[in-house]
Amino acid sequence: MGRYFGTTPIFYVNDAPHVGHAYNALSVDAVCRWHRLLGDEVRFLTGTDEHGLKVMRSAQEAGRSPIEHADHNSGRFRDAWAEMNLANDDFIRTTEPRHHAAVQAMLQRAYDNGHIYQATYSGWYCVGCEAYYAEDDLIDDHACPIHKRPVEHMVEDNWFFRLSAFQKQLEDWFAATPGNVTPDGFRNEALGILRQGLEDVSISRSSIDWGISVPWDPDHVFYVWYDALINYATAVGYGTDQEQFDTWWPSVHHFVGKDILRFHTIYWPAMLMAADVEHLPTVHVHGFLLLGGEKMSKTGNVTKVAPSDLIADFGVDGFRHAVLRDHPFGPDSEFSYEALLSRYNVDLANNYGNLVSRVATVVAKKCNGIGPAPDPGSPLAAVVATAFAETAAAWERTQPSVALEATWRIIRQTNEYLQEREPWKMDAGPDVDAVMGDALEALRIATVLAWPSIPETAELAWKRIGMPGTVAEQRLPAAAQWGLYPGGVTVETGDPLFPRLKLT
RNA sequence: GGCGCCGUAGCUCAGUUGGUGAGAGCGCUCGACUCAUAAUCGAGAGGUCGACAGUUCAAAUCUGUCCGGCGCUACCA
Repeated sequence: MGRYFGTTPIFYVNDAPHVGHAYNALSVDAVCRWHRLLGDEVRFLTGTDEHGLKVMRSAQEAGRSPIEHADHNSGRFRDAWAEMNLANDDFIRTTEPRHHAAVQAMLQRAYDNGHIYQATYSGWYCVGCEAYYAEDDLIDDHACPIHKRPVEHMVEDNWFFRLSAFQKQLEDWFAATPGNVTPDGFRNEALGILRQGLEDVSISRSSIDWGISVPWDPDHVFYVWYDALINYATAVGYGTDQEQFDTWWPSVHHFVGKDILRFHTIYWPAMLMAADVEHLPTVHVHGFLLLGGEKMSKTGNVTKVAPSDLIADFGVDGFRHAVLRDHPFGPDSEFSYEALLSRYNVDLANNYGNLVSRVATVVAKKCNGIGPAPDPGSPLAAVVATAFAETAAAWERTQPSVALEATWRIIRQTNEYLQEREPWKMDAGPDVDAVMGDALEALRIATVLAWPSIPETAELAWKRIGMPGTVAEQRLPAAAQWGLYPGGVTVETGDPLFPRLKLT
């Protein structure tokens, strides 16, 4: 029994929820659900990032105040995640008072420790963009690449975080903690960044006021990135509830896309060090979903694909399972409507759903609709034991696709087993009972293991096979023990759990 | 330029610390079955593991070079 605190990044409110976000959030949800099955105390956090110039500007365009705009757009994420059946325990918004308090507390601490200093920032500033550009990014003769207008050389006082001072400590952390960043490929990238040497970073802006003010210098607000990272700490009580923070922080796991690896594996740990926070996070990095396939390539970009459109076609669980099963956590992978459809039909309609149907029918015909108890010596028992071990190991390594593959082997093997025994040809009696009891037991266990990806349908199947209670309240590894299917319970037939779908 | 990732069957991908004749799913071909959502089961075809060289008794798995695809290099998962 342990504790697991899983986080998504907070999503920038200007974005509309898309499959890229969904993939990230679903991965956290599934891993957290796995930990819930293990009986761990779990906290799953997600939320929205709402400060910064871009939000301010798009609020203006929409004719709203920044907070009205943030309220509205944050709601889109909240709704999308509810529709995806994410079981998040909290939804944080960076505009909340608790977050302001935490940010100010953490950075004040870093300031008091001497890790933040004032310096002059100078650079090429585009008035149109209200942003600085590096010399290399400019076009023609010092012109903004977007507005094609000359930029101005500006000088501004800024607060800087002494990131460079943490080079050694970060190196030590990596050396002492082999699993701090996974998978290894991304850990190497983080090490590469470290090897190149760290420079101090500017963490405040005086040009805008839509942000969290610097406690010792109210004319400045913290730059959006540095306020954003702190959300993870805010949510478990940093600055407001030390006991809660101490309880959860040691078991924090961040799930992030590879584009923000630098912030989560270098900057953020350094900020924590600067504020004397003892425990550092574990970071799980994944790649991008690349848009492939006929139907969706028209939309051009994965950021244009809304989860709700796919849920409309495949159902929540269909979407959840296909996304989790098809995309190895780590590398970039192809995302296509065709692949989604294929995964849905194969795993859910043909294998899982159809197995539930055929078992229920045979039980109805040969066992009077009463599910018999399994055979303790069934050959399926060993199959299940192996599959469970592999499933558990894969979830532990944060590899949902591998875990689900292992779980589905139980389903495939049960189909094979039925085919081999042909209970539908037998006369009613002990022989049929033994076979069907085994099938029901395999189904029972597979249903528990599949719950992280198909939570809603798993509950339906659970009831179909006559199990009391819910899947959600099952506890592993006990629930994966062969032989717990009670027997003597009513098995119901019904409409297909996952109707087979055709390309439209 | 610097750092890093990737290139394994038609497709999408697995392949721990190098070691029985290289795998899965999908797709395809043939066959079986007909309880089930035209679902299921079996058999089969299909790969010089990007190229070249090297280390080794032994490499998809280590080293080097090259070719090809890509990411990061201060703010979109």
